[in-house]
Amino acid sequence: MYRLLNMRSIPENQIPRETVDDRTTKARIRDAAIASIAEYGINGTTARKVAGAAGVSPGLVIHHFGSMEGLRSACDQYVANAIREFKERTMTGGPTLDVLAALRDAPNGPLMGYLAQVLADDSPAVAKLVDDLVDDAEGYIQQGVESGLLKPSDDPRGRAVVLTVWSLGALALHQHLRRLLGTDLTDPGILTDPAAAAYIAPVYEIYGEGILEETFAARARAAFTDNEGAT
Amino acid sequence: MYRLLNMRSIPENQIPRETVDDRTTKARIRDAAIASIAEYGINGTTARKVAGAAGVSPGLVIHHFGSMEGLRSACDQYVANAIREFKERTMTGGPTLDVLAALRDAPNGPLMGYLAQVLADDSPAVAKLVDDLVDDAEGYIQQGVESGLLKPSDDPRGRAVVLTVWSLGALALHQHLRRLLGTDLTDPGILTDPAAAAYIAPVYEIYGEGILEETFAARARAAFTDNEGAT
DNA sequence: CAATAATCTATACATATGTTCAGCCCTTGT
DNA sequence: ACAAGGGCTGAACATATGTATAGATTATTG
Repeated sequence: MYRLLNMRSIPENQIPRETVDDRTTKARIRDAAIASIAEYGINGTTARKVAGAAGVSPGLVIHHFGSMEGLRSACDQYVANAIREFKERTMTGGPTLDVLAALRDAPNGPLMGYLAQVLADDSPAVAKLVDDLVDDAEGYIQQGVESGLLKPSDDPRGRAVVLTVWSLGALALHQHLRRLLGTDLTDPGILTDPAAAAYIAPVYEIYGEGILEETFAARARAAFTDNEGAT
Repeated sequence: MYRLLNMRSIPENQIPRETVDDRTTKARIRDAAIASIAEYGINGTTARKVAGAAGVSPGLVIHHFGSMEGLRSACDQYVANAIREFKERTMTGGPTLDVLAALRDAPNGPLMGYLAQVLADDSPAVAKLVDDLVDDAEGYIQQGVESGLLKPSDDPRGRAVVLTVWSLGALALHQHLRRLLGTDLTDPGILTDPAAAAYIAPVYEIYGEGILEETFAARARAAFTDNEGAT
């Protein structure tokens, strides 16, 4: 019934690199798992649900990925690679400030939803991805500083970490943002969504001006460098 | 063995308000559940594990809370109330900018860890708590503006939402922050931890100065108000 | 075309988990 | 002291889930 075409001409078990042809049954199972995790979360995603969504038997997902943990790992790595490739492809034209600005118009369906779900409980692949995103952000921010767009920082690395974690944290808490502002960061077509302004406008206001008045900022900085806890 | 004292003189089933005496077996089960969720997550917390940690039988947790979902709901409400009470108690002395600054020195053990775990998958109680935290932040920020500490905003509500979600998102992604900066936001004694500066210093730098150079900020604002998508 | 190997299904098994239930024990009120 | 009622236990039940296995099916290869 669901056996339309079976490109077994490619013995994919012997292919070391993924991301070449990819639309075998194994890939369909992985895509179904990614979509399920993006929609129902990791714990709402069972072997039988994935099998049903992919139109295969439950045993086949184990046959292909060894275990559910293997499937999870494969999804993590696939999504991480997809995000990296997308960034490489779009980041060529000028630096952007945060991660979401780079991934916002990703047409890759549930990628953002998947990332939002797995950011909370860290797998090794997700940790690696976050580390890479921070590294990339640090590079792009440095470019921005050198080209006069961004202010220099006393702690470039720390600032890159904070900005990246803020962006990813907002993605992880997208349900709250959607409830509070009407902006859904996991929406693939968020670039053309006017509701995104409710989130982006305050973000750029903070990025542009900060929130502290100069006198208070100087005082807070002095209090911070000298001592702490002085009310 | 674990039945040291049993204050059954208080028929707690008929007491509408919790947070009065509280250290009955039911309270111990709830606390064990909160600690377990804070450490192992929601899905790593089973009825038997909670029962074992509380020193009771698995059936008793169901007897007291009806179901595991009831236990989860009770934990959500208890933590939300504890956070609200702690804020009320400490917020009297001057406004603070973000949520974490208010909750940072909460001595209530695994409260922050619990919040970090449940922020991702929203329950009604958590959604209500986040809404309240945003409302509080909006009020405190307004006080800060009126007293000259904080800059005014074109969108006070939106700015409060963004700042709150950023703070909570950083809490939800605390493992990444700990890996990247060595700062553990769920650590109860974070106020005295010098490693916290690795996170707080960049935060206050951004809060104080922003990150955009004035010329670029003005240009971005103009491009944003006029149009969008222009590179 | 036959052999072979891989894909895939259907079923079964083991385990974990939520939940229920019959009954014991202990405290409390009379 | 005695009855009573609820806290509490231990075991059992139903279900869901991950995983293994035997066999059927299908495509590829010599």
